[in-house]
Amino acid sequence: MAKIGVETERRRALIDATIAAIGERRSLDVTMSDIAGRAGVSSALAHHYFGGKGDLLEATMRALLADLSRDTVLALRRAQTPRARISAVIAVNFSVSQFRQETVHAWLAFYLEAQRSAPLRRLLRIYGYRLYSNLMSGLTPLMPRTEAERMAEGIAAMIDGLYIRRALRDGLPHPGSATALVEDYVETKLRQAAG
Amino acid sequence: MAKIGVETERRRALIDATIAAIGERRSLDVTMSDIAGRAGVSSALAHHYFGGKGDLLEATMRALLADLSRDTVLALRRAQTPRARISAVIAVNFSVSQFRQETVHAWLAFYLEAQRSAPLRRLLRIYGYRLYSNLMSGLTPLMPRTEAERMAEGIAAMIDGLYIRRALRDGLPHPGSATALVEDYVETKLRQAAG
Amino acid sequence: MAKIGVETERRRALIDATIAAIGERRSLDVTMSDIAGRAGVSSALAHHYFGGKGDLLEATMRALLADLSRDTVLALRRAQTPRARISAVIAVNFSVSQFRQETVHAWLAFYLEAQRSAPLRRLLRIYGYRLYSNLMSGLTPLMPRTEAERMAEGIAAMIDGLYIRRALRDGLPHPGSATALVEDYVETKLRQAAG
Amino acid sequence: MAKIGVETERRRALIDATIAAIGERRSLDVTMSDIAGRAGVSSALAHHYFGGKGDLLEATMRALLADLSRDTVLALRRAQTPRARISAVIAVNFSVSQFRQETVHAWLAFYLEAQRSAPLRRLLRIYGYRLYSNLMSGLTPLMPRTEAERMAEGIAAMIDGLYIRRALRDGLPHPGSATALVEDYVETKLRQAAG
DNA sequence: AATGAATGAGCCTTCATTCAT
DNA sequence: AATGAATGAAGGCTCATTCAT
Repeated sequence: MAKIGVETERRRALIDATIAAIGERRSLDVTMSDIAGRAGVSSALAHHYFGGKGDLLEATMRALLADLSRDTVLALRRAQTPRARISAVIAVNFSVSQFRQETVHAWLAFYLEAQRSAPLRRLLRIYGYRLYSNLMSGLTPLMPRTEAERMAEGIAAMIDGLYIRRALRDGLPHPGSATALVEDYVETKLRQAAG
Repeated sequence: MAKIGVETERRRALIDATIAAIGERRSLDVTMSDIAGRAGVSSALAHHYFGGKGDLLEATMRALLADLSRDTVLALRRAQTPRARISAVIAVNFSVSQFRQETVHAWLAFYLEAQRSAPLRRLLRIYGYRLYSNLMSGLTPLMPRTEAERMAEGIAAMIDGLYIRRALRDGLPHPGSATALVEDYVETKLRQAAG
Repeated sequence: MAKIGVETERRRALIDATIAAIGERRSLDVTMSDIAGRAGVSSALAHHYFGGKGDLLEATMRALLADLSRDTVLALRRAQTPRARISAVIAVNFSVSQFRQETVHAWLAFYLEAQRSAPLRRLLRIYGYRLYSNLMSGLTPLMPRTEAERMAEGIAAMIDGLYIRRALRDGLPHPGSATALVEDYVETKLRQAAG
Repeated sequence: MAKIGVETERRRALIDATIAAIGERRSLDVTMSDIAGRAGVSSALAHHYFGGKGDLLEATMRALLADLSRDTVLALRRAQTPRARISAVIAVNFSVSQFRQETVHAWLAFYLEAQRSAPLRRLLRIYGYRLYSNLMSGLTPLMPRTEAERMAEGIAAMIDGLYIRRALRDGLPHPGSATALVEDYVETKLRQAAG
């Protein structure tokens, strides 16, 4: 097994440390020293590898997105029907790895920061677009396009809203109940459309 | 008629300035000097009146909550039926004054900050509870309690989620489409419950 | 006697401290902390009053220029003949207050920095122009314009060169010998022109 | 023919890179990384070869001096009379290779740095002494020693002063006009001495 | 011979906060 | 009541330098 390069290793460690720091501090207002300390390196090294705080944050957001993306692709691959695709997307967003306090806090923090940072905003746009199109790929076979669009928007809003609530009330809602809530919304709407 | 005290006037000016500053900066990361400057006073005076930055932020959040609360009370007073009460609550959250970019940004910023500040967290709890119970007062007459609870949670999540989306995509969704989305959710569920 | 404002006082103290620091360190490579320390204040205050290091340096250069300008005006006022005007300009540049090690070092340091800082460059342009036109006001009555121009340039170059030599060799040349050298140049040229 | 050692090659490349960096940055305030990068090597290698930044700067100054020295020797060799020796020395200082912006900036930067670095100061002393004695070798046959000493000092000051002016005003004075100015000084004085 | 990895020290700058007036 | 003056603490960033490989 080839040993991964030291640089790759350090970059990953720094990104993980960033997520951890944000998760614990519950805000992007973390210091480079804190992050570097968690990664077991000097803050100078963090600058050496990433250039600056902004770049490190961007890389972290990118990593978060990549994780979500990977999980989503895997989940969709296992979905055999349009209906299953919808559930897959929902499930991924509330999966254990995505719905961890730490991750949820990081997402929200990035949501806010994106309002000021163009690069972050761009990244979140990508995320929004993917979520939307993944949902649409499951919805359009089941209902008229207009209806599907509205529903995709509703589902997305619900997911985001549940993230907020998750962040605010420590521990609640559980991944399970969150999933159930969104699934119920989907189910009701589908039955209505079918009826 | 008693002239309102200078102090009251200054406090209000400082709180307004805080909201404005947060709205423009799109984050709680505003300086006392900036806020004081907008209010036309020295930063020392802001400390004199509020004690510290945290206290000023808390007072501001409280003012935001009071505004929402007042609007909600007024709207509910005009609602004649349970169904109308639900719509009233939704409408208030997407009303022109509440769904302004500035206000939305402030809400989200406070959401995040609340994770670290116990006083802010307490205030947001109150907000959450009020939203929930107001919704419940409209829902319980129309469906079983368990169903109502779940729905209240769903509506609340959707509202929060739409706030996020509003903050991210400048201008969208419109108050109108946001309202329609949530109303559609309610309507569908009610019809299902009735059917 | 009106007490001068605290701000004016502090600004002056900081500028003096800057000259002292540059003079001792013999370079513009001085720290804000060092400067502030010499002035007996915190570095934060230096920023408060001047905005940043660049601004403080610019203000200092401006003060240096103002001193030179004031001395020059006074000396010229006492000069009764064109010839005396020339000597006055030379004398001022090698006067005790201008030819102090400290001041000379500062001038040279600013000369170099001006190559990179547009504001400083602008200030030095002013200095150069004044020196030139002051010399010309003494030279043109005594010789053809072309000759006068060349001589003004020669005198100016000699003055600058003597500053360098003064900076390099601690203590030498004395103000006296420097003056004598330039005066000799002037005298020789004048005699030639007359002859 | 022995291939020149890699080390010699690298050292020369680093010194050239240092001059280039100083010339471009117009100050000694260049980083080892910048220099090393220009030379196509790692900054660690620069340390390996020179020990530290100070040593590299010293070596660079030495190289500059060697260039000037070589040019001077060549020019003096072609001078047949004392008068020609004087002109040769002047000409070299304003020759194309010496009066390049880059080189002029480097000289001035080193002038200043020499005030803090003993080794650099020593090097500049050597330069000053050589310039002086070269001038004297041309002047003493033509006038009394005291007169010659003063003139050598005047010429040297003028040359230095013209370097400053060259550095400040991009492009001016031309080598030609600079030479003419100094030559005119010399000529006037010689005629006076002769007369 | 050459380099990437890593760091400690230092600097500029910002900001909430205090205090005398 | 209100402010200007002043600061301590902290953070981001840079850079010369060292060291193992």
